[in-house]
Amino acid sequence: MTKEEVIKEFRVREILEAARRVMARYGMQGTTVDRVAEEAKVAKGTIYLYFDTKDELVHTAVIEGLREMTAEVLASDDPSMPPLERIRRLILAQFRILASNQDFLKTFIIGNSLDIELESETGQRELRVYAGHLDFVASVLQDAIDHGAIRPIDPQFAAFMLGEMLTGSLRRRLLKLASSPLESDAEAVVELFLKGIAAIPCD
Amino acid sequence: MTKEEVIKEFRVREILEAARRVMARYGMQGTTVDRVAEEAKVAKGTIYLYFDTKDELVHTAVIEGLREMTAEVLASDDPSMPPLERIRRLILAQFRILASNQDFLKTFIIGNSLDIELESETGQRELRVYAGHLDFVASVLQDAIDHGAIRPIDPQFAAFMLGEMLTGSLRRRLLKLASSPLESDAEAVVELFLKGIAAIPCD
DNA sequence: CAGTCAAATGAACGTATGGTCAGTCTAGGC
DNA sequence: GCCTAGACTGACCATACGTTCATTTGACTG
Repeated sequence: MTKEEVIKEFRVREILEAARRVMARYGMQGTTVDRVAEEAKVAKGTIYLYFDTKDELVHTAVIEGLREMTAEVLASDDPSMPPLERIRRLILAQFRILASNQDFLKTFIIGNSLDIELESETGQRELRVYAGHLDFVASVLQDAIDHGAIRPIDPQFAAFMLGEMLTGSLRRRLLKLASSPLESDAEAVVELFLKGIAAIPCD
Repeated sequence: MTKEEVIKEFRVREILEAARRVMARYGMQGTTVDRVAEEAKVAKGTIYLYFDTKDELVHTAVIEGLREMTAEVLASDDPSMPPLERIRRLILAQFRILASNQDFLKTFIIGNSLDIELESETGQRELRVYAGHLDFVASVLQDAIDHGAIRPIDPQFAAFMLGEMLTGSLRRRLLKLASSPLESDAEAVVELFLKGIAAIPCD
């Protein structure tokens, strides 16, 4: 890699990190190119040397953040675990990682981002990253189904619902509708996802 | 009610309905006062005779929409049903009502709205309407717990999660990640919420 | 029919913000 | 020590959008 490429990559990373910090602080609406430039300690024009439009900048920042998080979930997986325990750990890991990125994801979780315009190229890219993550979770669920550890449910559907429950429980905190400690929320999601609200315990 | 008040109420309703149509078509971001005025077939200035700011207009439109929907859910409830069947119908009703307001809620469901600024007065009002709805759902769940029909779970938590699952399954459709018919989605949510993914059927 | 007045209008204004570009700075080659 | 390429800057531009207000409209009154 040439020196120019190193510098370029450094700048890009620097700007993207600044963008994520601004998004965390001001939300999607309040994220302006001026603010990102100030946060990154570069001139506004500099940003346009590395990104064509604000849209590209913002979506790239989101995508990178998503990618890091999904990679972290993937890394925490241990396929040698018993299926149910594997699922439990998967849920807890997702919860932990989402919670620790709460600042950045606030805008995302509370609802303001993901204004995915399905038509736009950048929107499609965002969606594809998330879909990839869902595929992984679904594959873990499918594995559990194959082992008879859980009932035969559509794994893609269940994976998506699990994601909604996870972001939902964080959203609930952000809306100040919950005050329970984080850990108990995570366990509650595990419980609900695994056993539902049915009366008869299914252990 | 005086004639002036009738006219005023008519105008307000007209403008709010136009606002909801615009929100459905262009999303929260793309909803401008100009567009609402055009849709309502009034001049831009007229809108400011009935609403102080754009923010008030938009949030009022959302709140009214929410209120209508929650009222509809409430009306469909039949407390004399057996608890489990009551919950099942509650879920199906919510799903049906959400789905039929999909256009208006698209922006909401897909994530772009609810940029609830917890500090703002209007944001608080929006949240309170939703919280009221959650209270109702939670009370139905509490009733089921009292009858021993479901296990003793935090009803507020479960109610919120159920809401997330419902909007989530619609979001999944909007993101084109699902192609199954609407009804089967609704039943799948009922299944998952009631029984989780556990292997042993808990009927 | 003239007068009155509130409702409605839409041109105009201020501001915020995405995007541009002529000019400055600096590292590296000669 | 000068020169050049290109990274960087930030003042500037264009536009979109929320908000205002002087003017017009039209329904009602006497």
